[in-house]
Amino acid sequence: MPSDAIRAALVERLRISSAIADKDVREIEALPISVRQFPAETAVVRDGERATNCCLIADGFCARSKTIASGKRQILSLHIPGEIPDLMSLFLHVMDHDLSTLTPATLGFIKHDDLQKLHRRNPDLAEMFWRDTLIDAAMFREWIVNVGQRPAPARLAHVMIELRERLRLIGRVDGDSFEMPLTQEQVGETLGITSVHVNRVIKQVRQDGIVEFNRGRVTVLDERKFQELADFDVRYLHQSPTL
DNA sequence: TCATTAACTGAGG
DNA sequence: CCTCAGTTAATGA
Repeated sequence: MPSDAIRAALVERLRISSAIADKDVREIEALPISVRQFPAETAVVRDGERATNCCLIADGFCARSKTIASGKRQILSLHIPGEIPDLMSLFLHVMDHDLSTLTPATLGFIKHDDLQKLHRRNPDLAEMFWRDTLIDAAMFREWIVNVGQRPAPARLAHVMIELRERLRLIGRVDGDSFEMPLTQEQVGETLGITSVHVNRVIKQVRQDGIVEFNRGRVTVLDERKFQELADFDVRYLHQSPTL
């Protein structure tokens, strides 16, 4: 994938969450980006490492996670094309968590130096990246509530709907279905339950005629029941900059 | 390798 | 007694 297409993915997403001016688009288009391919389940930046680049997802799915002493991994967030999952490393240089691919992925790397300079000469773009980071924090708050308080079926449904609403912004929802290319093991690490239990929960919601999860794809069977189960309020994603 | 299911266990309401 | 969820193990795709 050419790096132009990668920049386009970023611009496209920023355009939706924060009205972006043409001159700012040109600034982003001028950023040097080096592109690399990664296999599935590969660390991009590890906990404790000093980051010198930010990583823009061009294609594929990534996750941020932390691993505890026993070896168990908690997935903290899922990331889709057009996002910069480690934007925080621009100011917090030493990583406090891992960033890994979930699927094979194409990633673009932007030097901290270049992003810093961009921030300094263009406050509008700096504000946009700041806004992005605040939304990231809002998603973490919702994630804590989800994993800490909701019953497992609601937890699953909530993560699914959040992913769907984010995929919708980049035009990757196809009618009543969308990609969620995670194994049941990875879903378990996302929800804080075992993969065996993930399987039971998936079976349950399928039998209840709510949602189907098959080979990395979610298909909604009953939108009303799905929303009700998930207890989902789209507000925390702050998708519309004007409201 | 990943998904599925059963059987058993225990916590907690 | 019921629901939820972890463990273990067997089996299938």
